[in-house]
Amino acid sequence: MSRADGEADCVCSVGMKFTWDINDPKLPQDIKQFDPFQEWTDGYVRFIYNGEDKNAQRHLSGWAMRNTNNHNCQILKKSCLGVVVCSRGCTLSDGSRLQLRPAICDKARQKQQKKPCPSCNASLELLPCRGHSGYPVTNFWRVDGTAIFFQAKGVHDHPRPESKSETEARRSSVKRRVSSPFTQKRQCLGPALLSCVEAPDRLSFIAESNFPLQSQHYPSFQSTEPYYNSHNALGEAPPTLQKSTNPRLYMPRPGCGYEFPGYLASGTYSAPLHRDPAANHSSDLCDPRVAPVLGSSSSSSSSYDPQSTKGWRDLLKNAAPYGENHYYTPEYPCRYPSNTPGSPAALQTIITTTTKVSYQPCPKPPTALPGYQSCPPAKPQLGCSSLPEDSSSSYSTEVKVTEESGGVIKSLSFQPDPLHTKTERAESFDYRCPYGNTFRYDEY
DNA sequence: TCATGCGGGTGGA
DNA sequence: TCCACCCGCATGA
Repeated sequence: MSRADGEADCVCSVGMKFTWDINDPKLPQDIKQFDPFQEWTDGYVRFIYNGEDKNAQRHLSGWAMRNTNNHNCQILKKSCLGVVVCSRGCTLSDGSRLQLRPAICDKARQKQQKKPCPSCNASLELLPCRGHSGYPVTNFWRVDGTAIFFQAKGVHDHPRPESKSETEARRSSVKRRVSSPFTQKRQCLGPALLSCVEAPDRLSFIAESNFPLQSQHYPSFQSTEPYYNSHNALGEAPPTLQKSTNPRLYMPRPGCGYEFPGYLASGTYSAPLHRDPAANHSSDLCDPRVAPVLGSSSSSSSSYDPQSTKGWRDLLKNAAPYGENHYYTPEYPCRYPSNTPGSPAALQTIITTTTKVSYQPCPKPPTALPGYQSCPPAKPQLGCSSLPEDSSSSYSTEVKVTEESGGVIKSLSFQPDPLHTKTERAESFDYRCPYGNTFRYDEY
């Protein structure tokens, strides 16, 4: 946290130090240093993980990512499913919300959505991810040599769901409770706890501060990589808790990436993160801080239809001198749910890159590689051991489920992001254009 | 039961 | 050709 002052040209990850794309026929080989595993990647980021990293081998993500067939056996592609929320957006007494992790399995997800909101019995709604030019955020995994290359494209425009580890922990907790003789006497432990609900196994209990206030935490970068902490560098305190009456308007904070010069420039992302649809956001949506690259992009971005690929490509071509096929856009997703009246769904501000790199249809990866098919079973390394040193900056809601005997049998900390409670942001990045040239963002 | 990965296939751009 | 997405299947926890 305290580093990076004056390190304006730093990059935030090992993966960002190199100029590569997941589709490159040849990936960087001389990897001497690996990135620590990032559970909550967000933005157009790249990481290079150690091939022995169990989490990387399992292609773990905090987001609910499902496998997407890209007809490339070398590159595993996953797309984000979004988050399941209450269709009413009900708010609990403490302002917390339900943000369930969508089931990865299609059938399970359909089943999941048929369940009522455990809080208000309203229907559940899947808030799809459209953070990548109107499409779900995609993650790419590729094993090459001893490294596992990770590339993410898109910025999640929805709250974080319950993490996989939390889901698993809760499930095991529920199982234990179900098998417990005290199952019938669950206790409600405080106003925010929803243990007295019908479907506790599907309950994600996330404080309101969860999404907007989450911030990526890259503890290892502090010691291994130059890394810029925009907040600290600017002497800013972490974003304060913001209350909102609508849980479904989110201006997500980008991850450690090079995709948000606007955010990078602003030094903080706290202001536009969580919005009330009733309010007039036009100015915020077109906030020049979000789109400094294009300068007067407000009009462009505000009229931009994220579904119109041609539109944003043209926009980018005009705006970004980065190459024929390298698009750089201030478009950034601030999604209005479809059922929000008058929702300007098209108002997005995304900075996205599209690389057009041809790659040869690959033969099967050599068996020597830590291949995708043979991931050794391992317990997810949740990184909980590396909790932020400043616990005061994390907003957590601890849920303790107790047996009647009074013994705590399970303590689930629905901490939005135990690893990422501090805001850190790369102030510099480089990215390889499809044609081999590189541009950098050093000044943000 | 569900997560995960693979692969065939379709449709749009 | 690329991409998103659907589907079924297999495997393992």
